[in-house]
Amino acid sequence: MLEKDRQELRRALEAALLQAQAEGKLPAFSPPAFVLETPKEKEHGDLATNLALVSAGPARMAPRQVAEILREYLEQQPAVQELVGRIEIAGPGFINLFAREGWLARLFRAIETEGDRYGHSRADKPLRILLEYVSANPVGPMVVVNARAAAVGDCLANLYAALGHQVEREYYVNDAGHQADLFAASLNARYLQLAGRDVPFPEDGYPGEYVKEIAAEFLRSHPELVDLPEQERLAFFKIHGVDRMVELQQQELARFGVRFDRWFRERDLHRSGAVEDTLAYLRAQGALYDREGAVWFASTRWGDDKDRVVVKSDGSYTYLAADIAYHRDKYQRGYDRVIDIWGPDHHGYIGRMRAAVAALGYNPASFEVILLQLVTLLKDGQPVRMSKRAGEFVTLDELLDEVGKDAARFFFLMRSPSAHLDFDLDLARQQSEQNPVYYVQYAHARIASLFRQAEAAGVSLPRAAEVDAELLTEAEEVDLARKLAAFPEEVKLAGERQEPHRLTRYAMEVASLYHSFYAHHRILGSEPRLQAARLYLSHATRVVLRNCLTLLGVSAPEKM
RNA sequence: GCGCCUAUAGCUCAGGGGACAGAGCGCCGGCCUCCGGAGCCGGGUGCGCAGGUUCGAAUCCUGCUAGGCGCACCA
Repeated sequence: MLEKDRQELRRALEAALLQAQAEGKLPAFSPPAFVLETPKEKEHGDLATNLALVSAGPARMAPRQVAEILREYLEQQPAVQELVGRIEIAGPGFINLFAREGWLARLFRAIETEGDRYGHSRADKPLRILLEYVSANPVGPMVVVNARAAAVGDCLANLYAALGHQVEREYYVNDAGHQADLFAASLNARYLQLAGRDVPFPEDGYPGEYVKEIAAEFLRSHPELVDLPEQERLAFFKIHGVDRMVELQQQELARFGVRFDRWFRERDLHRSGAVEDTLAYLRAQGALYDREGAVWFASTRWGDDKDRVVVKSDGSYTYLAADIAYHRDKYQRGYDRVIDIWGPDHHGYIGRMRAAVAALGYNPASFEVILLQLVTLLKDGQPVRMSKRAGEFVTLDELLDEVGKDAARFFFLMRSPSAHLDFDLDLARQQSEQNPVYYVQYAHARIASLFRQAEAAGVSLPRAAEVDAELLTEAEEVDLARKLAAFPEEVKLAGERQEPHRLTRYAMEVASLYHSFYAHHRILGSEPRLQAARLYLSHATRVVLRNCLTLLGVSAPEKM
């Protein structure tokens, strides 16, 4: 059943309930929440609803009796008469709808018309959404958990856009804090050491090899820094060293196919006075107070566990102070929803940030945090220790060298964001030929190959209107077509629930159904009208696979 | 101590209060005159424990057990 049919039938169900109540066949109660979905078993129809089940309680009637009454009124609905061939009541009281003949032809026409937009939809209320993710400190390369955040954030942004929202992708660069100072000091030490000076490496510095490499670059391009006073040289590295690191991070992410609309610099917040302004605003609202030489944000008034320091007793700002200013900046830009993807170690931070949003006068419900669980990387069956401070980690670049962009992205998106992810490097490398991503891509390449064959034989893809879709009656054909019809519903669910892993699973299901169809039925060389119909089914599969993979950020190859 | 997350097949994980609990991997066995065998077909074991709510619970509630994480004038 097509997605727009589902929407219409949903309204028809609501109308049927209201009419039954108006005519006294059902008692008055407010319409309950119900689902109208594509059932798992095709014996349960093309769409199934639990409306009678959930109405039974408030109606104080037996579910099947409610279902019978609803069926009577459903049959009078124009949408039902147009789209539904048969209504069954089954099990405890499900109402199962079977599509009328002709639905598949309409599906083909929809796919032809919508093309690479098939699966997309128009939100009832299009929102301006700001999605911030990755936002790793600019003190080292992208590591695996950043890669997961990049894959998830990118996919979610794609999903929001596909649902008709206006979405912007943003990366917050913490280039003004303590970590940036440490990075500058590390760079400074390496620079001087490379210049032949015997200077100690800072105790808390970043020991990675990449620091030496960047230091070497600066020694070549700016040899004169050796003669600068220490403070000036450190200031130089804090700006230009961090900038260089950001460039390298951008290159790494670009290789991963992830790009941002904006790289927001914390540095700019301080320069523009936004932090002071924000604190002044909060002060004017009575949200700040002084205690023991520090300035506190009374976040408990907005539900936080305890009040938080924003200006330390030494006069410097806490990280939170800048972050509040940052989020104020976001809201001033006019977004309807502000969504951050954070690591699980930041969950204690949500309360204070939401309190800040509220204290700033914005609706705290519009601020949303997706907590992305960590990745455990396994190598030789052992967890790989990943610590920037110890200088041991697996970078995004290394991961891409090992498993490639498509496999990495697909793997990161196979799990729910809230689920911990085990990523066995050896397994991913050794079993790459049996990776789900290859299985899906293979289905796409296979269809592309099919059409190359067809082309060579002088057979071209027919217009959807010329296809006799009713010829597709084999189980494998019908199962595949039903799955293709469910794509827009899947996209909607994945986006609304912020669960990109639904798409990877869906892609695997489509690929599996296509492979099965392909193995059981001859396409080229069958009776011409059947051949045309099967070619169109193949084409439709190709469109859905491509659109799905595009949302995931995975390529859909013509050949492998 | 307080709070959050998790517990489903040998392993890694899906499961929107519903109709017989699924997938991938691994394991075993079949299938290549023929559109790509990176494929197809078949094979089996499971909801941590105990209560409760409900017509109906893997799903919601309570308690317990076992893991993980967080509770900074760090970022």
